[in-house]
Amino acid sequence: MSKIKELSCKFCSSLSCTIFSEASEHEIELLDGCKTTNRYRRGQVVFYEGTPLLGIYFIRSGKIKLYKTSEDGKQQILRIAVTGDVMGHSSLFTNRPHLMTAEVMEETAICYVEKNGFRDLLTHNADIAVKLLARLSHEIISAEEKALDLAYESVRVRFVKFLLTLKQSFGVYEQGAWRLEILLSREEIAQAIGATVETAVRLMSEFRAEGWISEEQKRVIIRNSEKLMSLTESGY
Amino acid sequence: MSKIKELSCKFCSSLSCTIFSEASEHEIELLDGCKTTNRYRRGQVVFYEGTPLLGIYFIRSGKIKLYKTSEDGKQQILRIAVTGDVMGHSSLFTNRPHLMTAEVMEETAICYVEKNGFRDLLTHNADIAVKLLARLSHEIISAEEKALDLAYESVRVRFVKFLLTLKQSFGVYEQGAWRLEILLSREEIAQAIGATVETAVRLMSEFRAEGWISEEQKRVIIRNSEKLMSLTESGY
DNA sequence: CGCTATTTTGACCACGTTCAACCGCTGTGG
DNA sequence: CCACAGCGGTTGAACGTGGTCAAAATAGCG
Repeated sequence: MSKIKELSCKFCSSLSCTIFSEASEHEIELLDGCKTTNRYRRGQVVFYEGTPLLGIYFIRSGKIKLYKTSEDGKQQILRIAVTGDVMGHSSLFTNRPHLMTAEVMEETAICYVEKNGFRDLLTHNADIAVKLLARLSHEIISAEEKALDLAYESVRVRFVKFLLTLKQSFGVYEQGAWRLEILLSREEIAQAIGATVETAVRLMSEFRAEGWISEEQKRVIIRNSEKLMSLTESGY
Repeated sequence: MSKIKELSCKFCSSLSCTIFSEASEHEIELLDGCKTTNRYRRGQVVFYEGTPLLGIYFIRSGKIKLYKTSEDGKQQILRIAVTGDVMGHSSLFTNRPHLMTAEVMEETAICYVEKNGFRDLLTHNADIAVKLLARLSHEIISAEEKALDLAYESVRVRFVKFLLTLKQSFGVYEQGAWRLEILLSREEIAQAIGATVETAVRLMSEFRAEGWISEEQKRVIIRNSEKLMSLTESGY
């Protein structure tokens, strides 16, 4: 990681999609005082599961996968954080170590705020606290949704749902198809849907053969998203 | 449900284990002004998944199962709420309907606070907001833990882990064994571990035969919790 | 160009589901 | 009073999804 030239949060291009979107001039100044900004490259780890939590991270740009590791070393990707997202907040108020590992997937710029500084900011500004509450709530919703899927849906359906959420976050529409602007290995796909690499490969092959999807320069193209949507309903 | 005699939160026996444990006299008075208390019996539903969220619920006593229902009607028990727990808070800040159903398992007393009243309370008292943030964080932790288990652990291990969390919440030690002070049908066990009734039955039978557990008046007794703990590690 | 990591395919196996039948208990109506 | 339906629990047998293991093809990289 490398430090980059500091810039007031006031001028940050991604301010509008953060929890500080409605913060006052004064609060922004406080934030400027305690933040540092860093750049990371693919493969670098921002923090490891189990290590003590020192502060909170705000993503300015890039893509970061957040995953948990089971006792026997298997990894489960919980979400892929992007611009405007927060990381490390779920442990901030529990005095517990980090509960997942954050690994950079694509050139990323992250702002870091030391935890006490952020806590001060919170206690003086309930609006930010409420914004954070909303973020946490959304995370709970999706975590529980994920649990429900893992319990009752087939791998196939989970795979389809994953493709569709990717479309929502990273989809670019061109020539009647959705190009997913994100680089994923088969292993990462497997870890995201809770399956083995082999089944991820098989699903990709099958869906490619059926013509629902295709691949160009290692990126997935969704060719028939209606079909995919119908697959999530029919169960099979 | 039936309304019960109102009592100031100041004198509530479960105040100490709620998010208001450190609230000021003044805040407690505000709370008194906007809360109503109700009693529910087994089988009654406090709120349904999908219905609009009107307020937030604080449990004074009793046991309530919170579950989500999949499209094809299967239910997944996410947690069992007890004294001091909050319900409905995860949707409070997202303007979304309830994302789960709350069904009473045992005679329960619940305090209800209308959402605007609660929001006001929050914005004027960051301490309460931070307490709530901590609760939400804990919920995220366990939801993600659950997802990891569902993805990579066998039903057997999930079953054992479930027994052990029950022991933590409802266990009473007597005569060298842990009596679980909670009434659960096989179906409820199945819904909690993400399995079918049949497998829940089979696991219960097997564990009974092995002597790890037993049953008395429809309640589970854990006879060998060390053995159970070792089972979670060995994987099988 | 060789070496390693990733992807792909095939064969086999097992865990857990599904389906079906049966038991014991409780409540209900003729 | 007994018959019978209904529900929760229990067990057995068969099936299928998805994991495991092994081996080959391909891509990436010094």
